[in-house]
Amino acid sequence: MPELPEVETIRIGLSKKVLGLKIKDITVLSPKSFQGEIKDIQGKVVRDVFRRAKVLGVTLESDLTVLVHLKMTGQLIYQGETNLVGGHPTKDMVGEMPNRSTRVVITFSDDSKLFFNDQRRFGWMKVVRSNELGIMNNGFLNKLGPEPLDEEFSWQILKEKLLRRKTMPVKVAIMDQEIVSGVGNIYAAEAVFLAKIDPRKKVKDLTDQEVKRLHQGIIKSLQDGIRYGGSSREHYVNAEGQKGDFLDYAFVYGREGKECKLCQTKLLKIKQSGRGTVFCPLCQK
DNA sequence: TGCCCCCTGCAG
DNA sequence: CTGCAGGGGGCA
Repeated sequence: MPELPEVETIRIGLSKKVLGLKIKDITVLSPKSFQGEIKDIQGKVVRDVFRRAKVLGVTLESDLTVLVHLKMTGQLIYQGETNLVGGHPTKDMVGEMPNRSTRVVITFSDDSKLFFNDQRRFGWMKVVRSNELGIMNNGFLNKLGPEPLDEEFSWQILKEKLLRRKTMPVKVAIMDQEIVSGVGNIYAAEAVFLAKIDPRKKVKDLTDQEVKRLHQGIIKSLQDGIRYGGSSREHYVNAEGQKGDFLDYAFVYGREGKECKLCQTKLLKIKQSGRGTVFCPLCQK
């Protein structure tokens, strides 16, 4: 899925489009992808769009929130008059929608639409009461680790969280949403590269200096991800259907077999917890 | 803490 | 055909 930078980019884009719009109707094309009562949110006005970790929340009036998790292949694409040039989609937009991956369509009272596409159907939308957010999903939302781009996220907090995962390889550990939230496979690989740490190194073997570098690496990689509009390996597009450019600037992700941008050594790819990890055997110790 | 699984489609 | 893909829940 989209990781923190992609979800944040969607949040920013959606905020500019849907605040104040009233939901007219909802079409659920894949029951698995939508949990909740459609009629509960019909006629409700959108008040806010927020993000926690990789979860997006659309706050409606009357104490209702629509939570969205895009998992691996989810897309949230808004189409209204402002997205069209001369009545035709701009060149960056995905094709006609709904398409074969469209799972839910929300139509607003001005007839603009929000499409939830998700090829693999891992993602979901669910309607919850806003005042129950903290206790949803067995406490999923409040079990999440700190937001890495918040002021309060310090290297000491990262160290404290990491200590609970003694033998876990560092790159796997920072993808654990209870340690730090929002980091996924792309930015985890980039963060350990920036920190010059071998992704296989066990958490308990990290020095304070390494934790400090890791802390900075996480923040830097996520900020760059947002700056370049996210990573579009395959599916990710922003709320207007446009791809992100971060992978053009990535040091390691997707670059196995190519030269390290810093030392020209050939980058290696290994598997950790079932996920691919690319790293530089010379820069990362 | 590690493995299997959810599901779909693409590249090799 | 096999393996792989921005995630993470459930289970031993």
